[in-house]
Amino acid sequence: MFDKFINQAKGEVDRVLEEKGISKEIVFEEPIEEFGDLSTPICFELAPLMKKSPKVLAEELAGDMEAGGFIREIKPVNGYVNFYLNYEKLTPLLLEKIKSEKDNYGRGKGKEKIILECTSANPDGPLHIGHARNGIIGDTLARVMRFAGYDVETQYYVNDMGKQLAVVVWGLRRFKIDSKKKKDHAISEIYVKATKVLNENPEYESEISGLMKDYEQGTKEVKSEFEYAANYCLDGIRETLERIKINIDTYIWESSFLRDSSVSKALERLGKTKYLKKNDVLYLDLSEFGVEKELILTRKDGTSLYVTRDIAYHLWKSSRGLVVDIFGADHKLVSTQLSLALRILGVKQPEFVIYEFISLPGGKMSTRRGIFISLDELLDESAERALREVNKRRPKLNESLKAKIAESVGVGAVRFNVIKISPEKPIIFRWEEALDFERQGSPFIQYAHARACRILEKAEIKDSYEVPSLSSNEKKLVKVLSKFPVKVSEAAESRRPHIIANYALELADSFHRFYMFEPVLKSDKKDFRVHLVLASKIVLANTLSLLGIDPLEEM
RNA sequence: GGGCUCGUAGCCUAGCUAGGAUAAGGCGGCAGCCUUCUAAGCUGCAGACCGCGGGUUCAAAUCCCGCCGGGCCCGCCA
Repeated sequence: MFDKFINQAKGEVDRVLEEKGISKEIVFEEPIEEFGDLSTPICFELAPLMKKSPKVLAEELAGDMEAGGFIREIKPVNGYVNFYLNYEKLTPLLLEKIKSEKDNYGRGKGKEKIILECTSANPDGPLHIGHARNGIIGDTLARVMRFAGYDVETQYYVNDMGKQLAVVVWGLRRFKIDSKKKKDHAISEIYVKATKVLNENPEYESEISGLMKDYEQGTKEVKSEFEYAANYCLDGIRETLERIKINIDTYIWESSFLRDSSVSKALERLGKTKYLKKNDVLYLDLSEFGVEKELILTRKDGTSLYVTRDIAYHLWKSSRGLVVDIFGADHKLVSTQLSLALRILGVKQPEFVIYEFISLPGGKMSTRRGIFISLDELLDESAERALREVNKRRPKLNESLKAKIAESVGVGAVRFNVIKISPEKPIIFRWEEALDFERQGSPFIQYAHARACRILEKAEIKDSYEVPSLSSNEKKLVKVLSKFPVKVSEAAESRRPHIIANYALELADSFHRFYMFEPVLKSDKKDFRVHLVLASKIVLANTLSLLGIDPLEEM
């Protein structure tokens, strides 16, 4: 309902300006508390045009405006026009809306189909914390967009045609796999061992390229070896994804685009444009679009390259919906080239969410050299740490409930610590930070939800209640609750899921403060406050589910 | 060498796309709050010339230019 308040304020400014024959885009901001709930600095911009000081102008404009609807009051202060929310009016409507819509509060509908590619880690080892950033951003965005009304399908692109998998296959022929290990970790072990032998004996390199060629041609035995290796690894990866609640709708194998001849069809289509050129190889000349680096599409022997297959994959995706790709920063150039290739073919271009790398204090991670922190380790450590906290705080709880809480808190903390940081920010991973359940982290939000649940357990929810005049803590909470739908569409439209993480903190913060200062059960405003708690619980749960974090009932 | 990106208190982050009022939080530090709905909570104090220099503007953390520092990309690899 906050959006309605904004629209009413906008309408009022528009109306008054129109009377003066002015039409302008109005920008609002949320000021600090003493200046109301919404504010516009429009008069600073108009002042030179109208030849009046902003202060006088603000007074004039505010004088012509009328409060009403969700606007209680309009006040000019130092050139700003400030709007005050009518809490008496908004509060009961909002609480009823949330109570009746429940987990649909804030939901949008009727938006387009989205094909969202994320995670897509090579099947040569377990997911490490860098892949986790990709998957968590992708999964959270998928949840947010789905809630905002998009029809989202998430896809994991399996790179089965890379050299890495060939090395694994080669390694599997030489070394015995450790069947006691988690499958993706066992594959990683083979990969690291094989890489080492190959580095020491360069003469084996030809065997690798031989394997790759055989797989590309689809030689039966080799094909099943590759598929076995990739699936073996993916089994392990899937287990981890399930644990951290990253949902993949479809797994798409890179080789399938070669086998069904989409790759050659894509090359054919590109051949009909003026951009496809040939010397020893086929390549795209994108200099017209400001990309000087030509994009090479085939080897001298005519076989396709990774990008060629990726173009075919994107053509297929584009035919099914709007494409959104979650890519690491190293893919920036490729993503531009890919996008241009699609543009040349007259296909709707994909959108990219680019995130910076997570590195270790000592430098980059490397699956090949076995230098990485796996997501499994991180989740284990996090859950273990959470269990220690539960034991400390709730020693008498039964063990299975303790374990359940610890797992939810541990997974939630990992997801939250990643998603709360804007994707363009590089991260240096440090154990102390990753495992520190900071005050304003996911336990903080889960705890707010748990607190709300415990109050509701003990309270009777009456059908009717009187809305009293609100304290500032209550107002703040009501306002934050009313902003949830605005934040959802903001996060979905800008494809920036970390907006929801920030909102979650703001909401939990408002709730904890309310909890501290406004007793519910022993208050003469009890009936109202119980409803406020109910609404808070619903919105907290909705927010947590967008973040992929369990809304715990107790902890 | 060319291109992209990040730089906000001792440490970590929000705000930057659409420039506006005292730069908002957390960690760490100091001082407090549990016979009252779970203290994974709350309150107070100290701590920032928003990397540096210029420009545009009535107004710049935010836009533009230059510089410095970190990261990434520029394969007939994936």
